Amino acid sequence: MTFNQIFERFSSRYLPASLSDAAMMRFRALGRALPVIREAPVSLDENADHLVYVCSGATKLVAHASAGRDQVVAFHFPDELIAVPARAEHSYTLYTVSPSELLVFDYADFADLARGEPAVLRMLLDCARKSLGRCRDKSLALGRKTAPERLAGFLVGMAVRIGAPQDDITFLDLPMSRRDIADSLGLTIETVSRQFTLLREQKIIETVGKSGVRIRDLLALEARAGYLIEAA
Amino acid sequence: MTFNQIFERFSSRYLPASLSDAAMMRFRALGRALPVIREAPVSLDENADHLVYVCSGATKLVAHASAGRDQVVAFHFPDELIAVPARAEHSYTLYTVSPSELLVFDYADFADLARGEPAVLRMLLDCARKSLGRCRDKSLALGRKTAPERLAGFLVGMAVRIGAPQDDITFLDLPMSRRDIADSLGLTIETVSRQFTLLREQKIIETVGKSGVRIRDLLALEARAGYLIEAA
DNA sequence: CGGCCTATTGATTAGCCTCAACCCACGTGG
DNA sequence: CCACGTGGGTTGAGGCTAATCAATAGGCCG
Repeated sequence: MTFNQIFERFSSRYLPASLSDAAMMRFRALGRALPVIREAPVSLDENADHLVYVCSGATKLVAHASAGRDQVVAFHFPDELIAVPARAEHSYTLYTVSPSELLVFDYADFADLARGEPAVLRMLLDCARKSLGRCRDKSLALGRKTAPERLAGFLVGMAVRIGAPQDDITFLDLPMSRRDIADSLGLTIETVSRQFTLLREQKIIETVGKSGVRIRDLLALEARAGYLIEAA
Repeated sequence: MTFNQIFERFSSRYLPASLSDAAMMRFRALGRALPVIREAPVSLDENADHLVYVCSGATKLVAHASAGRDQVVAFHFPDELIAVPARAEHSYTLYTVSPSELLVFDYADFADLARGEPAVLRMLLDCARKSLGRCRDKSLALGRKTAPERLAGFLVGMAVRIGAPQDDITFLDLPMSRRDIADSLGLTIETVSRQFTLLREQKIIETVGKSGVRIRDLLALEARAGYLIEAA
């Protein structure tokens, strides 16, 4: 895919139609296309914040702690926009999880340019707030939920984001490895694997190869996810 | 403190000086002062997002899971601005942790009004991004760090935010209870208490009554917090 | 001074991690 | 074409951290 095609997708999704051609050109000048890569860290300058548009593929944002411990802070799928922070007291790295086409901006430059375009600022704000909401939900899961609840919640979330409904079954093709899932849920790969087995034994899901999951009973998954039940 | 005084503080900190009087009045019209309350939930309409300015006191934003499990998503101290989300798949509640004076806005109304004021939008964006950064750090701690690391990281963070340096010692007056700390760190009160005891035994901190902490060795705390050490 | 709530300390348990073996799909080269 | 190697995933046994259950101590109020 050419840079122009990628930018076109990005702008039609995230830039207002009302934007002048001149302004559009200025945003375009800030973008840099990153080619398809297989499961690799995305090389970004660690001293600056970045804005990354996922055109195709999938990525994970990973936070690093001492002793080689990693925490996947978020996964991203096609047509999503991510803010990647510069190195701070914890350092963060963006990785592709499957072959991907990315569009990268320097965050500060982009935001400065958006100063003259309230609709773009508003879009950045909505984007940050959506990430914040997801991150808060993740904090709740990591701090207070059990392993079965975490995996159930993960699968429900993936079903919403990348699930393919077929009849009353939802099919998932998970692009990330068991290790990625474990690092996202704050568990080990063994625990994740055991939870998959339990869900399989209870006929709630079926697994197809390494990455396929057929969700047979989405309601059962939701019931397991530990969401607060509203008293009627 | 009167509404006018509270709004004045808020506007001098968060609204640009360049704002016209008319615009200022419109923002002011959206605000609602909430009086001093002792350790209580802040009553907000659960169906809308809110923007809350903490003028004095301290608050906690709590996410609720099933079975009465709570996770403190963030603490807030004077002069901070918070986005409180509406009820979603997890519900959130803002609580005061000590007597507080709050200024409350409807988020949608505020953001709509900010449409005409890029500087205000930019401020909201910076605010959301700061919260997101803190939340990501918290996810790392909850997912991958041990109990000693979590408490050390918590104390370092509090030292930065509300610590009073005295000579080479930092004094902390923690407004929140052990339960709040436990709910913030994804631990139990007993574990938090044991970790305080360990830090005391190792002469890294001293505790003064229930809420006072004297940090004698901030470097030792930082070393315990599990931050990624940069290879030179 | 007595009651009450929070914090601390102690003993035991449970859930997840660690370590280890095994399985399976896939790719490679003999 | 099949033996082999490799890397991810699954399964099993035992250990460890933090939770749970229970009791005591300490501030803070009347």
